[in-house]
Amino acid sequence: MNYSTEEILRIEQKWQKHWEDQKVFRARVDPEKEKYYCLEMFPYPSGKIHMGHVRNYTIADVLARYKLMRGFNVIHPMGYDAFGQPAENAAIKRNVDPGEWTYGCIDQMRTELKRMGFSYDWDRELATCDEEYYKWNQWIFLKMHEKGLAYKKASAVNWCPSCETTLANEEVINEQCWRCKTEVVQKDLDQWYLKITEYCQALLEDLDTLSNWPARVVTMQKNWIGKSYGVDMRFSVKGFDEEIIVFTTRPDTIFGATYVVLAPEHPLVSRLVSGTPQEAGVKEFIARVSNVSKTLRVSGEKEKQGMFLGCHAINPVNGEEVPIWIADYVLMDYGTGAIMAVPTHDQRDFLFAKEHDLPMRIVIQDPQHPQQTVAQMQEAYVAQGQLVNSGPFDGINNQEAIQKIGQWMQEQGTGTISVHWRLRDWLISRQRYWGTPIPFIYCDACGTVPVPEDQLPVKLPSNIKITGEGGSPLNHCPEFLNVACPSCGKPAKRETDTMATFFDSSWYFLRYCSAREDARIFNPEEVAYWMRVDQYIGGIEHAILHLLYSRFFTKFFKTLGLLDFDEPFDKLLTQGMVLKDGEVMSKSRGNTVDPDDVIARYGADSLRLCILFAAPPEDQLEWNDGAVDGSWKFLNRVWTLVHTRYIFVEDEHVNAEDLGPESVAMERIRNFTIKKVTEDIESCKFNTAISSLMILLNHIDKYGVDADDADRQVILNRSIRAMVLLLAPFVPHMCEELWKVMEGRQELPLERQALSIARLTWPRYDERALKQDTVLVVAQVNGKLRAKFDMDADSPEDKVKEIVLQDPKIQQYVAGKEIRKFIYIKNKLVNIVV
RNA sequence: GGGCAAGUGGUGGAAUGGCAUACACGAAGGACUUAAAAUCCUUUGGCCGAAAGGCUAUGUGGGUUCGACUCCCACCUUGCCCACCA
Repeated sequence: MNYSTEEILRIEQKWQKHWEDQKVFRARVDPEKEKYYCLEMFPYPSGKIHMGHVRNYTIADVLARYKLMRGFNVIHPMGYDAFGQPAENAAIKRNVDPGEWTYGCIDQMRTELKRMGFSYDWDRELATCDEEYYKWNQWIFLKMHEKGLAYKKASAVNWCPSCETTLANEEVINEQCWRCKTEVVQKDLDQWYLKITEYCQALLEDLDTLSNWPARVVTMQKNWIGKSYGVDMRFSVKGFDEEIIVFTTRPDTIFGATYVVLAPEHPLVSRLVSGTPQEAGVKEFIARVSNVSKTLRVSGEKEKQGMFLGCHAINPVNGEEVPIWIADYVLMDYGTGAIMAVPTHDQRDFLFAKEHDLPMRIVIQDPQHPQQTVAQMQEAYVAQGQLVNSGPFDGINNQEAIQKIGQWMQEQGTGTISVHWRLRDWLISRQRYWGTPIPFIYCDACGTVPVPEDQLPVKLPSNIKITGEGGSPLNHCPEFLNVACPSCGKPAKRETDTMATFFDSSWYFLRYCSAREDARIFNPEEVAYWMRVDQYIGGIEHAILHLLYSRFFTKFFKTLGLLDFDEPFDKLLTQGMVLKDGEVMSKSRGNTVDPDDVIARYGADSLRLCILFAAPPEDQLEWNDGAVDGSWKFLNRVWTLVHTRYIFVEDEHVNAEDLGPESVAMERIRNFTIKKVTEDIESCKFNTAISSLMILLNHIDKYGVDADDADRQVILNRSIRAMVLLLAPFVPHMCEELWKVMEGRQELPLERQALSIARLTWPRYDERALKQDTVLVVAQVNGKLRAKFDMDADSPEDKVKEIVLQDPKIQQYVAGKEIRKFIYIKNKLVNIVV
């Protein structure tokens, strides 16, 4: 009796077909039932699934199938994040149409997903490159424009010279393009932005409601949004009718501000140096700085560069004249683009002041070295202390001074208490073909005109020549480019920018709820029923961008009145990476293992089991080829068990206690396993759930049953049935087959047989059966384990003390010594301190 | 530089204040076999010992506790994320 490869593959295909034909996993709104929305991050359709997908989707599938057996109305959809650069790259390389290439990949991908036996409702499948999908991207964009959330702005943007496109800050990693690793440069362009900053406060505040998210994801988002409280201070410029507003979170140090620094791009700079001897040098400096990409400019390793502008500002609190500089370490797009420099209490200012020989003054005293002088300072003093040299504020604690000076300046009219955010508006324009066209038209007469809703979608033209050169291919496509102005009818030009693909993935979970709806973005009743997502599962790499954008869209839809909740995802699980030989498995490293090869040899069930058993879901997983073999061995044992030892017997009303201690123990282990597996799945500890099923199997194997012992066979059958049901979410194909085998042994008529094991009820356990009559109590002397005792459960302390102290082994250690303490933890442990 | 996570046998891992090393993988030995595969059985942290048993071990060093892999402090290493944010 062997669960052979041929048999595995035949059985897996058979059940996959059955699930599909019978639509076992089709989800329909049912107000009578509690719903469960299980969602995994949809894949980019590269064609082949990799081990990361297998892990992600297997975790989700266990939860979806488990919840189904628990009686929930489960929605478990799948789709494809199908726009993006790889399709264009493929087009360039192989001279194919990106659309054809993508849909080809999707077909392949779907086959691979089906081969894994995932419980998707395929009727809800979608691809973001479907017209029916991206039409609604355009619709959302128009709504955002209506509400003032989509706007165009000329700005210096990160530009990848190789891809010839702009990149969001988030797509620039270590000064390089996140995809092609080319060095990013700065370029001035007219670009579309989404005003995500409008939702800063809500995006920050509502993080506190996400108690079922990993704390670190919440922290990362908090830091990314980056709220800081401070004061906008007004420095007037000597000899000019100008003011410099600086933002600081440290108003307590204002009396130590010995110079002011503007960002090189600050609009005031050119006015201040115009016609002065400094002008030429400053212009040259700015040109030099602006050529350097932003990320390189702010990378801490580089020496801070700057220039004196030749003029002075007035410190508003003491009237002191301080020099005005420009420097590359001050950024135009944070705060006000200008800072007051307090070199004694800010490390960046300290280094810059040392380098350029600028004045310093201590205004916060270190309580440890109260007499320290500027000359003695090796670095800025950034810790707490008492204010000195600070006029009326001398002597007070600097924490207190932050409040007081802010208040005081506000009263004096020299400053305003303010809040600044780190989060920037979201640059959405891409100079690419394979994305959602931004639905706008440029007319010489009417300006920038939105495409009317009834003309959506603005379709992507097909049969486009993609060369990878000369910017967006849409610029070279007259049929697309030339259009009549919707407003005046005169010849006009279409916007050729497409949307960043993060737009597409910011709302797909809503579309799944009514994926075939064509008159509306979604059906509000269905969304009201299915949303929010109960469990979202995906990689940690999306902790900031995708999750933040999805939260933003949800809040925007609520503003539109389309939704009545604030947050899209209740629980979030971020699964760990799959490693091979200690490194992340990736194509570029060439250390991938193809899931297909594993399936061809062992089947999907073994692969699923193996990847769940190898590590807890959040941890990194070190791939080990041998481990699949171990999973298969276990399945093979279960297979053999059912075939050789499941003999149906009628009477189930058998009491284990009448059959002796072995049967009682068998029943206890069965009940305990049900409890343990249930709790472990609920808390996503699949590895220990599986190990307890292995323990159950080991016990079943040892529980002997004679050929004619029908009563013990009843006990055995209970365990075998529990085993198959508990295992079903993990290894669905084999369990379906085994259930059929068991129904066959019972000779159940066809109409009473289960449609699918996934539609059966999850086993229940009996708390009473978990009780043990005797328990193992271990005895320690001075914390060291010395003896073990079998005791009646819940024995009183006196009795335990008597037994333990009489034991010769214990006597060996306590005889003749004073017993100072006797600690008894019921049913567990005794510790004698001598 | 900052933040977060992790560090336990040959390997993946288990135990979240109470028997450290569950469950597997691997390895060794045995049974079955002409033989091999598969399967089954036994052993398997280290050291000492013939055995009984003892000692020792959860990155390092301290601390709290009757008792610490678990809690606290400091440090080391690795990984991930952020990084001139005023």
